[in-house]
Amino acid sequence: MPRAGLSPDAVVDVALDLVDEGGAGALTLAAVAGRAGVATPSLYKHVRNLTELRALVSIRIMDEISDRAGEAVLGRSGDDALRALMKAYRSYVVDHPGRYSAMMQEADPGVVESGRRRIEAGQRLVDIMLAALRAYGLEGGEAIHAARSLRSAAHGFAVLEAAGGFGLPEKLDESYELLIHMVISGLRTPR
Amino acid sequence: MPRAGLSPDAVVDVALDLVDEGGAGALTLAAVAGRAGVATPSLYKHVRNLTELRALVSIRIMDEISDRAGEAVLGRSGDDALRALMKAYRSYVVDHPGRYSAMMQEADPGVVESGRRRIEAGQRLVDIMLAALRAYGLEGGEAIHAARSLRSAAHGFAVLEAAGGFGLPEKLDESYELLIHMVISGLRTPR
DNA sequence: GCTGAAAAGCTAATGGAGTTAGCCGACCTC
DNA sequence: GAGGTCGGCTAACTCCATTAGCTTTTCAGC
Repeated sequence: MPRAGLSPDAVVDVALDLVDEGGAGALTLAAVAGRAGVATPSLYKHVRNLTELRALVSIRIMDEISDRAGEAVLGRSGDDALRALMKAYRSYVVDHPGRYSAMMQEADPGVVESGRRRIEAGQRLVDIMLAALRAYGLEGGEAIHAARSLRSAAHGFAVLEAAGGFGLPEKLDESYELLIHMVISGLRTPR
Repeated sequence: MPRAGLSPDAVVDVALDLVDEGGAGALTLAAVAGRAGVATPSLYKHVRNLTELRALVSIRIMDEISDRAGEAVLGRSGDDALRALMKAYRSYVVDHPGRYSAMMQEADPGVVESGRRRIEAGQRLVDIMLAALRAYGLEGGEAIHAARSLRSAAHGFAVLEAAGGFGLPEKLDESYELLIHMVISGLRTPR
């Protein structure tokens, strides 16, 4: 009986495939094991339990989003950077709606633990947002408020789109353009 | 053996209590039955299955949010109405974070059905938003884009807050004020 | 190359959740 | 008061996560 050659990363790879195909609900240990060609209990050699696997999946997804966002922002600043960041964010959801919904469900309050690595992954995205906001010259706390608002806008649209919460799929680009415009003009307009 | 006097509505009442106390993950048929003083299979006399119960819970929650939003908008218009609407929306999440997260998880793509009633509940909130936007004199499609953006902003902030996605709980009010400002100034500023 | 320990797999077994089938008593209507 | 419907129950099944304990592969070091 040759070994399957699994690893924590390989298990997450399989989990991502499942989530791509069937949404967050399709992620079960039994399904992962089946696809990996292994008996279910074998997964416990690589992952502590289902909760940890979900956390690892979320971390991977957040990292992927941060990668896209970071790349989009490179070489840009101001409105241009912000617009590119938000578009990159949404593009991830359009490409991988199942993954985005899987990242959601994990963020259930009550599952507060999940470790440092998870917080780091979120922080990285926040840092990218703060960098994109740098050109606006926000003072201390104002930058935090701006990053939170930016995140809320991008995330809110993403959740609704990933869940099919908008009626017609058409014209979603235009709706998103307005949302981007709101963020930018809100930063440009004094309160 | 006297009857428990259950009904679909009563089952949803119990489900909401569980969700208030333990988040979305606490909603199981076994828990509902236990709290209602009934054996688990008895619930199937009132509800088709767990999926339907989740849908009913989501509908109830959306209705509650719409009630608050509708009341907040009464007698107001323009920026005043928009601000009141967004604040009312967030106040629901602050009061019932568990309920809000329960509404989320149900919106998994793949569970597309859930029936007409669910769509109606969402439409009602959209109508309230459209009414609040009336004073801005938006033409046709523009109103839809505005409502979507408004919804994305409020929903995104709500999700993050309900999931504990923001670091410090302090100053969240200020962050939300900025988000409201973005929405309003985005509507006031020509593109 | 041999040996032995660690890593990675397996089977068996447990417990909890959802769901179905089929039974029976309570309640209401006539 | 009789009969039917409705709401509850128990028993049984499936699927899933998880644990325990065993076996086999792999590989480092002699």
